[in-house]
Amino acid sequence: MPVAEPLSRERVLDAAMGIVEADGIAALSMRALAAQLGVAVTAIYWHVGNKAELLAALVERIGTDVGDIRTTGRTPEQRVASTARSLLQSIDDHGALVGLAHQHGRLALVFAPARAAIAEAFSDAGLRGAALVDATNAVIQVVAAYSLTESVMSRSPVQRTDAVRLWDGPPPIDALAAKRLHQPVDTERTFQALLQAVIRGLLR
Amino acid sequence: MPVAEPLSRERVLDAAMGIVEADGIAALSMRALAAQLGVAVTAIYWHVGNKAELLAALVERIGTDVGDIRTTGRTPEQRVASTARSLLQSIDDHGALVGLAHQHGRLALVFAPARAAIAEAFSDAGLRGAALVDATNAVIQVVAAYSLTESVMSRSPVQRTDAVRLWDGPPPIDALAAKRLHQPVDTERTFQALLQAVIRGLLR
DNA sequence: ACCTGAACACCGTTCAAGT
DNA sequence: ACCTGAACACCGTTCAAGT
Repeated sequence: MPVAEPLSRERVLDAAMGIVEADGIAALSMRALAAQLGVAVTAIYWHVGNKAELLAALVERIGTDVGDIRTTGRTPEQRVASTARSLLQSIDDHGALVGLAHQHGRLALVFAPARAAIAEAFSDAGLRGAALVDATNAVIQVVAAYSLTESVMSRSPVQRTDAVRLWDGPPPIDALAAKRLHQPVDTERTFQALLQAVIRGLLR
Repeated sequence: MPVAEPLSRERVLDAAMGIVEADGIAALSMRALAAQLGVAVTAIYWHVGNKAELLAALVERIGTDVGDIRTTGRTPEQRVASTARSLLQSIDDHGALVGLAHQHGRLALVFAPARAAIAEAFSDAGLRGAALVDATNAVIQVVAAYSLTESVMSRSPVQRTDAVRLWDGPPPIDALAAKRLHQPVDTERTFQALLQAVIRGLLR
């Protein structure tokens, strides 16, 4: 039988990452972590300080895991859109970890590779200086919007999709639009529409 | 001296709302709530069931509080932009409560009044049907992006604004843009740029 | 240097008991 | 119908004690 591997900061973080990915952040308690590692709860404190430091260390690990992005397409427009979609997919695949990064104000870490790729694409499209920066940050903001509302929301325990009444009397807009506005938002469609509008608007 | 008012669901929710607004969601424990009300912890359970139901009830209250929006401006473009900014201000003023609504998947409740106002403005601009719905949802998505990244983020305990390296070698974009991209994002500026780009892109 | 066990001050929740 | 107090199973964290 194998000799028991000694406890280390690496092993603690690996186990913590495993619990978060498997059962969510709520399942990550110091006691559960200790049980997983077959060790006394207090042993963990020697390696990672306390729970806040443990979470912070986990967040710093996320960048490399989640930031793995693919950029495709011939035109700059296509490359911006494909990068945004790739980032969104990656965020979706690592929901709990991204939520953790969000809570620690470290979303920039997750978005960095995509930011670089999008800046390059906009540069290819002829944007320079402040206009390039604004365009890049705007697209990232759009992806953040979608990932933080839709994907994070759909992972939350409670799910409420019933619509909210928008007008008391007859809607002051056309009937078809009014009907659709009262149905649940098709977030995927909205994301596509928003992304296209932003890219169009940013490239004049 | 006044006779002690009997405990009621209303009084429990009022006290809970007070704690959340004063000290944040983390400060809202059943025991703290009981202490605030001068009552045994278990008395609360008779009126609100449990903590999950209490939070859900709080979220349903938020709509009316946060959704109070002002729309100004002559042109439809101005009215869309002013509504978005007014919503953003309101979200900023009720950070903890909006965070609560977010966790319960009930952001739609908070956004409803602004959604109606924006739909009217876009309708005035000539949009109809699916295009009107897409435009309305897209603008709401933008406000959600900004409020959930910037305002909610800036309220989180940990604050990290140091930049993340985007390229290992020389940046493949112009020097000014590269320098700016490595500085902390001016989220207010990005919000304005994004909002303008979206409105432009959506109105052809 | 690394790990354990007891202890402390917190949680949310249940339940029998009171009025 | 409404409220209390004791109790249970959880938390994160500290600290003296072991090797």
